Amino acid sequence: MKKSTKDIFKKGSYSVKGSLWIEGDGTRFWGPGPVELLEHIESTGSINQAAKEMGMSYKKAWEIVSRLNSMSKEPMVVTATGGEKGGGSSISVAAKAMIEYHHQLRERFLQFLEAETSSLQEMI
Amino acid sequence: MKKSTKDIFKKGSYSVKGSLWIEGDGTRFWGPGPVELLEHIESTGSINQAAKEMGMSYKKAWEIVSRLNSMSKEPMVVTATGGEKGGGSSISVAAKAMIEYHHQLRERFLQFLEAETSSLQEMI
DNA sequence: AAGCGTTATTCCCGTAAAGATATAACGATG
DNA sequence: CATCGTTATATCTTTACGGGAATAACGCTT
Repeated sequence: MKKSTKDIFKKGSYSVKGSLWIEGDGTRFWGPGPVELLEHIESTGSINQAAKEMGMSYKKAWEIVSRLNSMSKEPMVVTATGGEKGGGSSISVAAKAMIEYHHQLRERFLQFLEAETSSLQEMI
Repeated sequence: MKKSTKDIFKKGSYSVKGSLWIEGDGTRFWGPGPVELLEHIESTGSINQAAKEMGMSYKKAWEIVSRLNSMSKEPMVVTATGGEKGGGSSISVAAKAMIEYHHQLRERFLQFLEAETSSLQEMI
């Protein structure tokens, strides 16, 4: 009798997981992290506050924004220094479109993972 | 007019990428790395040589093997110390079944990524 | 009994990634 | 023109991870 996954796992608590991103020039640049950051920037109007809400250092947040802007045709985040409230940031229309696209992509990916997980569960 | 991905990317050299693994008890344990390692162990009969062929340290290879064995119902790699050639390792029938399953899973995942990439290309 | 190549395990070190800190520039407001 | 909170950037520290060396055990061969 041929071995199957039935004979392999200890319990039934296994699942297929994964991560997804968009790559350009060999480097990741769109992924769950950036998307979430952009959404926080949109709601707070500030890279600084967005970073704080996510428990992320400002430096890292800024690096993400910088990479996002430099790898896109038009800026995803438009920033302003000085001014009434000391400055601030907002996300572009293109960024909103990208967020929307990424959510849909992620949804399809989650369906893929769930389907694979349940077919794995059947085998166990 | 609503913005689309057409307006976002610099060039057309973007692609959807990702990684996939099987998780148990919250920790990854099956993935491309372990699979490749097992295949090398199978062909060389030695954890040591397998690690060398993959440019990986013996320590890391051993850690992978150890985690693989401890998280599975039955051992994936059966090892022997001492003996004619100083010892050696071979992979179990269950390991072969798991390799086969993982290859198929990976194939389906690659198809998913390619489909998403080409539909992304259409938008750019 | 000595030699061999492997498994098994521990310990130290170098590097790379991330975090924390510091500081300058900015521009509206009062 | 001083104040304020933010962006922008450099620098230093800390942490995490993997590599490499070192060592022991093992069991067949000679």
